[in-house]
Amino acid sequence: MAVSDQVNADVGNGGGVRQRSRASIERRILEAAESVFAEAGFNGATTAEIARRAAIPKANLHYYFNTKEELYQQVLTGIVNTWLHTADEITIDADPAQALAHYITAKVELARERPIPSRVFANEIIHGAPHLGKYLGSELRAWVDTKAKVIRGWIAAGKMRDIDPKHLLFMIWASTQTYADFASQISAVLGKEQLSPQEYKAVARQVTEIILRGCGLTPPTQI
Amino acid sequence: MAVSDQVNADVGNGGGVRQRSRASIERRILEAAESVFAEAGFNGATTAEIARRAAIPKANLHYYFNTKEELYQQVLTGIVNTWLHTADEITIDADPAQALAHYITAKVELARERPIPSRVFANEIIHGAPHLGKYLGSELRAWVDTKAKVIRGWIAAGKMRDIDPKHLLFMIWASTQTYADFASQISAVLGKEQLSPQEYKAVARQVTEIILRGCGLTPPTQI
DNA sequence: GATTTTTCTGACCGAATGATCAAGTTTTTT
DNA sequence: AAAAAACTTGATCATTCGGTCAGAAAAATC
Repeated sequence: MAVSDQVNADVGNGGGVRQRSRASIERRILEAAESVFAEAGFNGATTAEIARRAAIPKANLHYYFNTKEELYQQVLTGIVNTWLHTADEITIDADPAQALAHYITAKVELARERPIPSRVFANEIIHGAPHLGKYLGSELRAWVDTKAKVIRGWIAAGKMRDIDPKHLLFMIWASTQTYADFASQISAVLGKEQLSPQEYKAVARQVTEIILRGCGLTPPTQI
Repeated sequence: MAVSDQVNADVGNGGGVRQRSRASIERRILEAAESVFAEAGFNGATTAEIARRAAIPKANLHYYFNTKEELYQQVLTGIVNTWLHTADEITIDADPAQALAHYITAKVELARERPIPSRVFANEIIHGAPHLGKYLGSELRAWVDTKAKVIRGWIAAGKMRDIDPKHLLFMIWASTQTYADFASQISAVLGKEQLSPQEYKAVARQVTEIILRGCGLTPPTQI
């Protein structure tokens, strides 16, 4: 976006073919980068391979993104923005069982539908988050503080057992994202290439049941 | 071990200074490799950095381990062997609540005491386990089948709720190992360099409580 | 249609990396 | 103490990687 703005700032065509094509090629590059970063990590990923998957010469890739670092940052930013609003239903007025069930279900569905960005993010965290800068300690931390306060409100209102909200969130993250991040292990152990949509639903149901009962809540009736 | 056998096969000194020093230097190299692989992944790790941390010239490292791949394999094998016997208490005759509580507690303690190998393993899995060969689909799969059968026995005996044993194991793995693999995220979100032993105990207690209650079990009284 | 701007690309470069090797030194064996 | 085996190491090599550059091609602007 920033690059696009800068380069096309003086083009007075009001978002014509030029800008559309630039946006589309940048999207193609970012998609290719996403998959390469997921498979090989930042260090293992090569700009040559990203260019190959985007079907452009490497020099052309460096025309759109100056450095590999810049490309990685954009991929990470995209992932993070996607994740920021996944728990909007966790509010003080919501029913805890319903809200948590929805959150867990949504997270499992995300693990099924978009496992690749999840892996890029997980890889970054495992290696100590060297490229995420202060994001974890500022924005994500504030997000968690907000949600934790909501859950503490539920507990104070006697709606659920007294548990540590933040570690509950960590447990939900772990239990759901494991189906994206560690998919290869799960596939191998279960002896199947990939889980069916039905199996993902069963996973969501079981994780929800265990977490909710663990919090002293009654899981909402399944449809 | 294989390298050591081969090189020292004809030395008839019955495990003297020579072999002791070889074992010790190999251990030092493996420890250095473990930390470098954990921080940078297989691709990002450099033999030069491993040699530096082991305080030997790079050429000498290649005397003990021919290739980086061989070094990585030994690190992975070591981790895997460490993990094989962590759930020995999960047997058909055991009390489910006690056995699962012990397993979860042991896993959290392992996450605290040995996070580095956990990260090497996690990194390998995230990238599709390209260096683990058939291990996941054979040995680990058989291990999970065995434990799943035990848990199904518990369920059949009416000792706990009817849940899918394998996905329960995945959930336990995820919820415990997240404290090793994603430590940087947890630290940043909680705003503390690292968790205290007391906090790890609280984590183990809460994860145990949620999982056990989720399985319709009563957590054993804490000491 | 000429000029300017943007996009594209093959060729290339310096740095880093995994691995090798030959020439040493030390230890063990005889 | 001579010979053999094991160990150490600086120097070096081929390859790969991220990134650059000059100039061609295409598109937009005048």
